[in-house]
Amino acid sequence: MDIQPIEAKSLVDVITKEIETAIFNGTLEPGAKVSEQGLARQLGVSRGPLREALRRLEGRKLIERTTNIGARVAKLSVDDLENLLVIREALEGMAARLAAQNMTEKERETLTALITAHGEQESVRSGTGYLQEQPDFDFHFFIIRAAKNERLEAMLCGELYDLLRAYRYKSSTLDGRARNAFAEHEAIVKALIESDADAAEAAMRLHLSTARQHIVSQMRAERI
Amino acid sequence: MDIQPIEAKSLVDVITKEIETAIFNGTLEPGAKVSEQGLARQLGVSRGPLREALRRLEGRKLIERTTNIGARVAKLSVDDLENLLVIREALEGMAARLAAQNMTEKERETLTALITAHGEQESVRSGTGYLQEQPDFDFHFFIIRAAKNERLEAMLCGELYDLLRAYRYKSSTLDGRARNAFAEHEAIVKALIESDADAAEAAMRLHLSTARQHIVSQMRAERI
DNA sequence: CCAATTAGAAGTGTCGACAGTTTTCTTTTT
DNA sequence: AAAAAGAAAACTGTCGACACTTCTAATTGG
Repeated sequence: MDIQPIEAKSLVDVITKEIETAIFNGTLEPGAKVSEQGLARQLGVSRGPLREALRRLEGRKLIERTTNIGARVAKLSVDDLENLLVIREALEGMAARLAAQNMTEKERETLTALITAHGEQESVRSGTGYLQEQPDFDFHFFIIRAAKNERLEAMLCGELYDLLRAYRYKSSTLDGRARNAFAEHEAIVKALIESDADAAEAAMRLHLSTARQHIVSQMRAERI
Repeated sequence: MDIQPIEAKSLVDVITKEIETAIFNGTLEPGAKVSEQGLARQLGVSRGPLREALRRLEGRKLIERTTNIGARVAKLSVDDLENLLVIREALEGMAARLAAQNMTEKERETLTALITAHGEQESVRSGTGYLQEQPDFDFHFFIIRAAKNERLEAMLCGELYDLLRAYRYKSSTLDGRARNAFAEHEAIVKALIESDADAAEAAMRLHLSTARQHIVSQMRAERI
């Protein structure tokens, strides 16, 4: 395990994390009002650091704030979700392209091992099951990291996935779509191994576009 | 002119804007330390709202902050600029694609008028001149807005352009590349008018990719 | 009984003060 | 004279208090 230098953590950092996770696990629902006094008392801190944490999250668009009125958890409509997923498509498609160009030989090997492991899962082979969430994330994150563009990585793994997580939607790979999703993953890997940038971007886009359509139609059906 | 509802502005909003412009016009250079006490005294405000403004900018990655040490204006290397321009390529390419699909008839007319006006500039026709900055921005912003994806618009017109502006680089369209840049614009418009999404995205990507290469090589040459 | 008005309560905006940490500079030791 | 140790200055982190705005609800007038 890597040894990491100890960093001094300020209260603001702790509070930020606390609010983040509250948003991601649904304790703080989208659109819910966040009372400074209430939350400060609840967390046992004063309003100062709490306000700073809220400001930071405001900059990240997870919190919306109206002067003299207060802070709310960002309201996320299905339309907005769709917009975000389209953005993800563009960015992760580009990530796949860059990965095809910049991947190291070792990374290609690791990726092959990763996809082989997935393929051996019984649930995937039978087609009745689902791709588990963590392996699916691993797959996408791995490619993003292989693109060797730190900004892009920060945007996708940080901001964008944070926002998307706030929606708490069921990933469409968790929904009987596993066999198709796996085939799509295989196509992406094939293009990456062959260093075919165009094909890699196209395959990733197709994969995410399909997932997007499933997610959106499913959510629209749920929330009528 | 549109009538807009008056919004209460808090000190934090004012301070944020103040720091933003200081970064964009170079008063606060990238990497420069920002002293809370100093800036607070200079602006005639207390440290509280100033800290909140810094936190917000931290969330937007314009300010970097280390606990107990202080805040710095984000350091922007040429590599990082290149990374950002690649991201812009992906996003604005997608914007062009969406614009081709979602543009209204009226928008198509406006766009045609816009490009015709550019073409009649003597400086462009002779090829010796340059595309002025504002019209160039107008062109790009117009397409982004026509994509009808608010998130994408916010990202490109807001966050990303903010960050890019912090670099204060000379847009490559300002540098004798006007004739080529104009031809590239024309290709984009043609695809948009014909509702050819693939062509629109490809043309926009090509345009931005060429610009990126010019900008980066120019900056590397300047900063040896 | 309903609508408008107006105190009261609750909440956000801003500030100054104090505690703890980092930096700087002086002093001491080798 | 250079390096290490220690003291002082400067800065950031956190807090509680007060001013002002918004929301609530009781009161008054139609």
